[in-house]
Amino acid sequence: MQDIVEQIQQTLSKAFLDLYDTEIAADTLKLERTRKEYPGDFTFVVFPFLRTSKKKPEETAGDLGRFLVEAGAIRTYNVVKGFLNLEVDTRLWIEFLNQTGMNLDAFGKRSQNGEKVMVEYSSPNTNKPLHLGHIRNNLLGFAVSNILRFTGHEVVRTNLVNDRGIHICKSMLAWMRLGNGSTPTSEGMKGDHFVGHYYVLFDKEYRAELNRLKENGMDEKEAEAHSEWMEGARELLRKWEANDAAVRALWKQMNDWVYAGFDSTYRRLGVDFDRFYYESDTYLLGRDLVMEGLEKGVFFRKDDGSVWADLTEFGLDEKLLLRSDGTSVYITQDLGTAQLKYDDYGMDRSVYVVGNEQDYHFKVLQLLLEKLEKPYAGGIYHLSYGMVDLPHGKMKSREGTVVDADDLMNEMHATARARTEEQGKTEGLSEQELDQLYETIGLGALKYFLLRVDAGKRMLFNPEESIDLQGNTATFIQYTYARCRSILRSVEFVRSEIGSTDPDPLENALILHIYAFPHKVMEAAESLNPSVLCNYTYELAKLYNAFYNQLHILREEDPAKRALRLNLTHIVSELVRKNLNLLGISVPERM
RNA sequence: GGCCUCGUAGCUCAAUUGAAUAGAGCAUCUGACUACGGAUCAGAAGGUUCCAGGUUUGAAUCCUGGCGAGGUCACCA
Repeated sequence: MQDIVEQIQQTLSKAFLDLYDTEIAADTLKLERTRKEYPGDFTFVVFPFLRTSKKKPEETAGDLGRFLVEAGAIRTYNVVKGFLNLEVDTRLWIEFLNQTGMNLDAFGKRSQNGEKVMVEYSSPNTNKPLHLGHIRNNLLGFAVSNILRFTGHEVVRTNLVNDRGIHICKSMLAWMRLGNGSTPTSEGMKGDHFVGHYYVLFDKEYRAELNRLKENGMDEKEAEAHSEWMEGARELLRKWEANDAAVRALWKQMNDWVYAGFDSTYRRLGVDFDRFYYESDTYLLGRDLVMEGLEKGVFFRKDDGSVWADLTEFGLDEKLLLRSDGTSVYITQDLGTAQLKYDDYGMDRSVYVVGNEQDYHFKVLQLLLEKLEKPYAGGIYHLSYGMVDLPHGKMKSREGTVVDADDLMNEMHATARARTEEQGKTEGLSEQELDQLYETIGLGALKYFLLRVDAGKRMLFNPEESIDLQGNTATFIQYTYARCRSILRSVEFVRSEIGSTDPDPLENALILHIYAFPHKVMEAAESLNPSVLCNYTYELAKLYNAFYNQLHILREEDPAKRALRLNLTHIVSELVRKNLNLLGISVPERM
């Protein structure tokens, strides 16, 4: 069966040739969904083609509409100003549903296209637990990876763990001085929270020390320079770099505690990775690339020995690549890591899921790789997402406004529990099943809340109000799924062909929305934007609910209508499940 | 200050490859359960799309200027 829209486009193209003697490629003739206040399935806007037709909008639309009907591409049409509204023969829709239902798993899915994409996300520091911002990052990276796989890309999901540096040394020092040999086990704490606790203690001690020094007459800078706590941390970093056995052992111990904590958070969030990179392995990389750039003459050395790139031709500044003492800076190791990843996987594209505060950094990274004429430079893509703001601005650890990831998941679980108990519809579920259900609903709501907003935009989270379970939420969509399943279970649904019947307008709207799915999931993949899929799925659930409330399914006596409605129920439920799964959200059979 | 984002209903968000009367949800108000699941549905009310110009048959969308918010411009990562 030929695609319905393509068929119309090709006939339109022929119409332009026959009527106006003009060749226009079929796939450039855009068809939109007809607005609901007018009759029609698709709308062709003729305004851009008045120069070719040399006629008034209404006449042009009439010409084209007549041609389409005579060619048998549509059933009927109507013209409103320059808008040509087309109605498709309902037999085609029934045929579409029968074909879609026959192979639902493959609906919208693309076969392997040979493109390999790396998606790096999460990339945490190992000195403190994950917070709300990390959750947005993780969900985006995971969902984007799923969507890319579904649309035919080979995907490698990576996590570049920042496991070394001055921040980890701060936690280490505080633990050495104040820990008394305690461990996560002895304190009954999750490892990442345990280590984060010492990071906070360091900061407290450091600030207290600065205040003492300032009271003794030093200014801010002097005090910082004389801080014994900070010097202790720097000393640990030097020893770490010199491979001091004791320091390395403590460092490994603290990181392992953190990893155990991260692991359980990742597992609960449901995200996963194919490959971990660690900065302790990669932080020395990149210097070779800088040397290479010097030889090629695309970078330059200043009198003090430091190495720079001149990016003023791109409207940016000069960028430091190696310090005067020859050591690396952040961007240097990112250059090296980019090369390492490419050597390891040879991917066509490399997507970095990183907050928009690093827009400048990634612009520079790509320019530098282009200057070095690296073949992978063009494939570097910064998937920049907006910060999650609180009502009074950013999360600030010093002000204690950081929304902890684990706490938030617990709260969502509790909210889901309270709401479910209010509903009182869970007879016969075991304690374990109930717990699973609260997790499905609570985390679903959290994930959908974070994914439904366009990734590039900043968004607001109000900790005072718990995340909604009504309206445009995962709960609403999950409820629609559970309801569909309840119907299908009750008749022990087995798919059968739908016979000839005229869909009701509510059914028609639902069919058209189902039909749009392959296009929508491609849009989500191309724009690397899961919110497209959220909005699509919400709309799908809404259309189904409207249909459900108005029309009988099981009580319908006309066999063709009943088959149509049962098939719609089946297709919607599977599509909902598939989409939520792509977004990392699970669905309950009952709720 | 330079550069980059963003500004849509009281609130949170859609629509940004230019198209018909700018759409949802929350909150507010009014209706619908002798049941295929009311975590739902139907309806009401709510808009100078920050402001001023410009391009266009047509602008929330593109251009210019202003106002407001955020980010960034380290020999930090």
